[in-house]
Amino acid sequence: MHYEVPFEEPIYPIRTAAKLLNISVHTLRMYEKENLILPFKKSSSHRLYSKSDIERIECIRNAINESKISINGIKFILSMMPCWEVINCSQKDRNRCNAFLKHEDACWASKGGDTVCATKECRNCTVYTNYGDCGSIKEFIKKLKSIK
Amino acid sequence: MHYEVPFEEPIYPIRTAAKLLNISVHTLRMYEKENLILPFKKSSSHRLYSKSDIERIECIRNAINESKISINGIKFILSMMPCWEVINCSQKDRNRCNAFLKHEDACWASKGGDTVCATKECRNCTVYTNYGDCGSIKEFIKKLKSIK
DNA sequence: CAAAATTGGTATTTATAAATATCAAGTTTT
DNA sequence: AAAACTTGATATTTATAAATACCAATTTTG
Repeated sequence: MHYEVPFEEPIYPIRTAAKLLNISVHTLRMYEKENLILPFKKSSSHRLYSKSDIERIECIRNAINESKISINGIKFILSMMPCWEVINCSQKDRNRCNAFLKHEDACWASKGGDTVCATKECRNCTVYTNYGDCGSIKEFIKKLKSIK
Repeated sequence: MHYEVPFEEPIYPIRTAAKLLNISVHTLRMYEKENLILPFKKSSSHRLYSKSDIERIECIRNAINESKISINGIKFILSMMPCWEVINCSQKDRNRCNAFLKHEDACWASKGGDTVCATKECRNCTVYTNYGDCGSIKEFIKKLKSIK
């Protein structure tokens, strides 16, 4: 009987992840530096990637190579995600959180130091796990409504 | 006494607009082909640009050159604008309009042929005039609410 | 403890998006 | 009716984003 590794469990070291994705190790680090991904870090600061991470990075590659959206474009798109409506944070928090106020980075890269998110592990947040590809963000926006 | 030319009035031929923006005539046509802009067309199919158009194009240039967002990135961002909430179109219209269903082009480039927008002049629509730069789109999204 | 892998950094290469140049044909203007 | 400008289209150039290669230092693994 086999043990199926959970989708979200970080298991692949960077070299393995790079091989699975057919890209260089450095490219993976670059995506991280650009705040497109948030791999698991062991105490030693070594990275580990889950199957979910691999899938996410495939989306990113597709956006870059097929859709021809630049990395800065992707960052902007990620920054448009209304994370505040997902976690339903307070008005006070919104007004001191760059994820709400700016449009340069995804929330996990620009959250305020004094909000409900401050102590959260973004890697496990639904905003990060569910809205990593550009298409899903528009789908979320479609469910929002104007207030009359 | 001077007559002040209205902000939205198309007055500059393409060569003048290019000079004002310090770019080539061809670049202006390219932006149009990519559906980033919608200049006024005379009966002869000659283009005319308003001051508002010039300002809009300056925003585009800034996104490309300063923010390093690719044209395809800008197109995607424009496609995220919830135009359906601005004009408050019917559910029926939404479900046959690419502006709602897809995420490749701005609404004025992908509207359905059988919707309330079909006969509208997009150049005069508030969606086009008010949400031409990427930042204003996030501002609009911030005013939307989840429905419980 | 030795071999293998990862770390962060810089320097270089490559691929291609964005812009320019050039063209004949058509339009506008005076 | 001639001069100036626009049209769309293709072919070319340029600028640079994205990816690769290489490095010494550190960490992990068996």
